[in-house]
Amino acid sequence: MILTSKIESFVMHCGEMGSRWGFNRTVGQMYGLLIILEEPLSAIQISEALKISRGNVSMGIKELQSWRLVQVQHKPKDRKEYYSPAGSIWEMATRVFEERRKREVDPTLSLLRDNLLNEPANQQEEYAQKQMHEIHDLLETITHWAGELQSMSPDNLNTLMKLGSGVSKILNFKDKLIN
Amino acid sequence: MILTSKIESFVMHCGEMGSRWGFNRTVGQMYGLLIILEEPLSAIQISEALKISRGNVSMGIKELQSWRLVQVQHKPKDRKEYYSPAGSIWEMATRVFEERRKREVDPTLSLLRDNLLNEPANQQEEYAQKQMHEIHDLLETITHWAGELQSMSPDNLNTLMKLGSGVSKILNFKDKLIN
DNA sequence: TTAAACTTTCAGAAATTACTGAAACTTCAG
DNA sequence: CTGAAGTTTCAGTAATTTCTGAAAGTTTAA
Repeated sequence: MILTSKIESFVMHCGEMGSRWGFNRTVGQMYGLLIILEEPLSAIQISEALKISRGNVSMGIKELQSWRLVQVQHKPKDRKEYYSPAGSIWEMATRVFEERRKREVDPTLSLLRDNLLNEPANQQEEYAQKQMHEIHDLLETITHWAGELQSMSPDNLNTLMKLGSGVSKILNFKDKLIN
Repeated sequence: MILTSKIESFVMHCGEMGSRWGFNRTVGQMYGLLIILEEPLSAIQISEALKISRGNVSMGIKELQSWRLVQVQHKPKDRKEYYSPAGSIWEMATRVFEERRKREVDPTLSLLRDNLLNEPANQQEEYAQKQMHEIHDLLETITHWAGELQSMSPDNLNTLMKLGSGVSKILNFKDKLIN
């Protein structure tokens, strides 16, 4: 598994971005590799292509599976497992979104809900509750919207966008219609 | 600056989530503290409330400023700087979004654009380009959409949402109108 | 000017996170 | 069964990130 320089640069970039996208360098590289190469790869091929240990590949695959980003395949007469990306590019994006929402937003929403249950005990807590309430509502709105967007196909999304108007114009438009 | 347990739990939570939101634990705590308390705090107050070093506060503030999330104030007869969150909760959210886009998406877009400039040299690179192209277009669409949403006020967003229809319905609606 | 009051910087220490490689485990063909 | 071909686990090490505290820098009142 030798990488051409163009492909290598993509894979290394995925590594550098990895931590920003929510996983670590080698997991990022592994995912980049699987996306960019057409054929599924075995663990040993991954470890050789990226020059990382076999154990690390195993942990990385586990991580990618927890994000529902890779799938396992088998070849006839071959006991090895072969890995390839799960789903289309759009599905990948929605999965990363969804998983990140679970990790970055959901715990906060739940904490806020808990805290909003009991009454503020003093002036300071009253303000605190007000803020928490606002954050809570905003996160719920965003979560809801993200769900809406994810349920659309990228084609629909593009169509809507290319109407050239922007969401706000559509909103105004709808408002007028109602009045 | 003594924190009630409710406020403390919020602040500590912000710390734990900090790294997932793009900064580190103490920066998360600092920001949580500034959001949840009504009055602006001085660096020394922050360092005492969170039990972290003065130097760490200074670096954290710098970090928060690079995200455009805090603002500095002065009190009469007092040379200290007092810090408070910059803008409304909604503005905070859009800033975090925007900054993260800059860090997480823009570099990738630029790499993809570069790679897409030169022709694929073989079968393998052809597939690679196809994939890169798809990722590129998707990221552009998402970026564009994020911009649209950010340009809306949360009120508008809520209104739109509460029409109970969802984006896809609006799309259909507009489609019908056009035909 | 001076010096007090404050802020920033940064080298090194501490804490956290990621990686390796060897051992344990699993599966399956013969 | 047995052992070859594979996968997973995890203790220890390496790499990275974060934090401290002391020193250097800045600002301003007198």
